[in-house]
Amino acid sequence: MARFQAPRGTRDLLPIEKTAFSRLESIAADLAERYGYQPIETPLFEQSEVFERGVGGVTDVVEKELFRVQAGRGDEERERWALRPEPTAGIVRAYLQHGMQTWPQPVRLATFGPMFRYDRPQAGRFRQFWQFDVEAIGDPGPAVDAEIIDLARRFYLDSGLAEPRLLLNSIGDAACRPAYVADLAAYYRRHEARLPAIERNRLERNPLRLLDSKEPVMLELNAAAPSIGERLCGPCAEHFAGVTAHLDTIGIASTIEPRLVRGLDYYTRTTFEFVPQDAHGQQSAIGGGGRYDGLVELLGGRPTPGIGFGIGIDRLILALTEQGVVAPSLPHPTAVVVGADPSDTATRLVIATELRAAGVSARADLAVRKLSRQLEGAARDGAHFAVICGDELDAGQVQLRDLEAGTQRVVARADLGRELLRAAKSHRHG
RNA sequence: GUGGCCUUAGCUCAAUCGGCAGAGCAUUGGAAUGUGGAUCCAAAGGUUGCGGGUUCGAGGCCCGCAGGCCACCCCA
Repeated sequence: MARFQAPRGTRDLLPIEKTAFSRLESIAADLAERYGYQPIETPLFEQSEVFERGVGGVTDVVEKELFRVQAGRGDEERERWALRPEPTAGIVRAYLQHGMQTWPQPVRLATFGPMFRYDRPQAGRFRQFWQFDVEAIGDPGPAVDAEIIDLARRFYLDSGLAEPRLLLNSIGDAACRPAYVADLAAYYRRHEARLPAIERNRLERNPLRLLDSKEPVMLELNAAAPSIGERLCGPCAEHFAGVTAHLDTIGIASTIEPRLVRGLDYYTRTTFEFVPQDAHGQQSAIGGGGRYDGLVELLGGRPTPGIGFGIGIDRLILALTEQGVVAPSLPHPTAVVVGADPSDTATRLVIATELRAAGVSARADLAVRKLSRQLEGAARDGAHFAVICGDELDAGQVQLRDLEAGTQRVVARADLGRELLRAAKSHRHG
């Protein structure tokens, strides 16, 4: 056992895993650009208040899971910082700080990076996890909700995932949700004697969460509980109808899930979540989001609507693995430069440098070991070619060996770069 | 934060009732001094997660801690 280990809930992305991550990051960047979402990157930490106000002070994410940062000597810093548990609050902070209200609305932004929550780790749940995140700030209409959902779905499909299930709900707004929550709480209080202890606690903190309970007694109670769908105010109901209509128009199927309650305070109206078709286990949500029409105001701006989603990259990779989507292979050099004289590492280095200058992906075998070992290393590295340096170099030539075909020929050192570029190109196309 | 199961070499796992810590794969070297993923031989690799206890003797039993997994909680 190594003396030092990655902190609990974090992990090292080894080359094969980092390659899979990079592939998804690249797909995300392409997709954002194709949809007209501009890249942005905000700090990994913010003043704690950004999250306390934005995400909500009584949420678990802020109350229990915030990674608070201790910096400097403590006494000289009046500000308190925290690692970001989610990307939206920081992006909205940037929106206000840089006056994006004066940009054409909505402002469409996309980012990709790590988030931090001090949670108890589990499969699919980490203290540092990655999200691909997209936000559209400044458009109140239901069409942009559909656009965002379409973008999210497209990302899953482009990554190779089978069509995921879309769970959709509306949780109302400041006009209708408080009354609904009060009715809901009153309903449960009438049955308080039957509530398990944990549910009584939830009743005080967040009555909406009772709808999502896994307690057997609750299934019966929930069936008779008032439903948000029939309590939406006129504008919210109209908005939700607009979202489903737009989704229908662009051919995206969804499941209305009245119990879909999200854990961050800033959500209003539309909330949604994606789950893999073959989902099992509790950490099954591979992404979710919703509308946050009150968030900009919470952070000190004029009332401004917004909507966004975050996709959990770690969980998406788990889902892809379960579905048998092949992981991308490690990158490998086109050529490895080996030599007949084990100790002559300098010649190998020079030839490899020439090849790189010519644009060829090449590495030299720099170990002092005999030729057969060098060739073995080249083959195991997945290189297509080995460049063998020997006595032929006196005549300005090397052996160019095709490791896949098992053939080789003599090539002039001066032509080597061109030859390899041409061969690598035809190999890719063939 | 709560409960359950687990932790032996880089990886996957053995080790009878408490009695000399092992194998396969991977790594390195040799067989083979200028020709590769095969084969054979060998080497190297360990505070058995950490700390304490019981015992003549602990990888195996007891206690604590850490980490992983599972469920809860929460969420991506």
